[in-house]
Amino acid sequence: MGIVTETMVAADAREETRARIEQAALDLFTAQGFEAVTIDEVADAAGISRRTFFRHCGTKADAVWGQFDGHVVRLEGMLAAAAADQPVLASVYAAYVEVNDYAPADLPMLRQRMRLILTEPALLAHSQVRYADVDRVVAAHVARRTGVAPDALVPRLVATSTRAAATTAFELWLADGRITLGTALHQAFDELAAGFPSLRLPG
Amino acid sequence: MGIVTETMVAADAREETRARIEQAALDLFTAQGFEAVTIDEVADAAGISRRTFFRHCGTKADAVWGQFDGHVVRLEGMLAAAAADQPVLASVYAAYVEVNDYAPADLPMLRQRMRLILTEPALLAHSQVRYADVDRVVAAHVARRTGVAPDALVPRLVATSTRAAATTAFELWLADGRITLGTALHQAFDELAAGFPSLRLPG
DNA sequence: ACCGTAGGTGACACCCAGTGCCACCGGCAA
DNA sequence: TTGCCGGTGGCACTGGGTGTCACCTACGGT
Repeated sequence: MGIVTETMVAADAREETRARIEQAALDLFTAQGFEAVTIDEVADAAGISRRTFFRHCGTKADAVWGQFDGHVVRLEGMLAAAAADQPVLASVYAAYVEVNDYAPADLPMLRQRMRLILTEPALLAHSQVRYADVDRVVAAHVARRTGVAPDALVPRLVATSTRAAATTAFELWLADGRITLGTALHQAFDELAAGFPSLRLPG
Repeated sequence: MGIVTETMVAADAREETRARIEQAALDLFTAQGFEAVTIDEVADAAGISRRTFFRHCGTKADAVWGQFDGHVVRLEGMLAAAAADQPVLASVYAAYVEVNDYAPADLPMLRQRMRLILTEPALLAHSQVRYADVDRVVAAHVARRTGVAPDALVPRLVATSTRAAATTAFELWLADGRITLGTALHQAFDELAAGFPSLRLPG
């Protein structure tokens, strides 16, 4: 029991330190640009050494991405818990909406993160690596539900295109201050799931 | 006239040097892995200096990506030349198929490139930056044809999801030695354009 | 034939991200 | 007190990428 408590405390302290570093990094990156800020400057701002920065954040990009792993795990859990009678596409849809249902207090920092990720080339590049994890999880879910291999066309395609829809929704939300993230996700998924109905309207 | 000829010759020689460097890089990366090979080794293999490598290829990743800019330009041209009475999605579909219609002689090198790009994390990351250019071109086309802003939902979504379909087709083609790249593209696009009909078959 | 120029090249110095290693310091248990 | 252990900082090193300078070569003009 004592061990558990101590472990939790240590983990919390570690989280807190990491959060402090990330906040310092986000502020500096936002103010001066991702490439223009060196790790030394971030470390100085966070009151730690350069070496400690890397121990906590791994890479410069990870300082912006933060605990994205947790998102993937949560998404995986939601997909696993999806009702079996729900259409596959609907379950992916719902999981994406739910995993991106942020508390209002978290939205400003999310905006800050996403603006950097979608603006800075180095971070945009890094996103592909993160997305690959998401795609694997979604493709595995689709494969399980449809009884085909995870690396077959449909599971892969559903994974990549739904994720494309989600990122598009993020871009829209970021560019347009009025639209809700949930609304943007719904619009994008509805459009995708129906085969782009709004393109057929004029013709 | 003389100037034009000289310029062309110089450009050709430059292309040739670049092609030689790229081939040396591809071979080394394929044999030993992207990260395990240093620029010095590539430069040595190509018979040039480290500095000259960067002058010709820009970055390590660009040595693998090669003349991708040309692809984007060609895609843009095809979209611009698409028949006005053709459905928008069909024009994007056709352009993607056409721009990826490689000569049989080019297929081995394409396989080599794509295997690296889809396998090596650093190259996968870089792909997002290249894809962004493609997406911009496609989104602009869709926006022009539908009369909405290029950064609106539908143009962006069409761009990202069709590109997702194309990359999925590439993955399939790479993993399965029997399927044609064109066939894979057709399958992916048909599935996407119809709103994933094969998911609806069982239900 | 001579000279000036421009482009390609190589060598060098530098910046910065990322890693391995070691030494230190704090707390905690025996 | 002693020994251990996790976090930390310092240091050195690798490797990608860039700026700068000197050189050399090929070409055009005189």
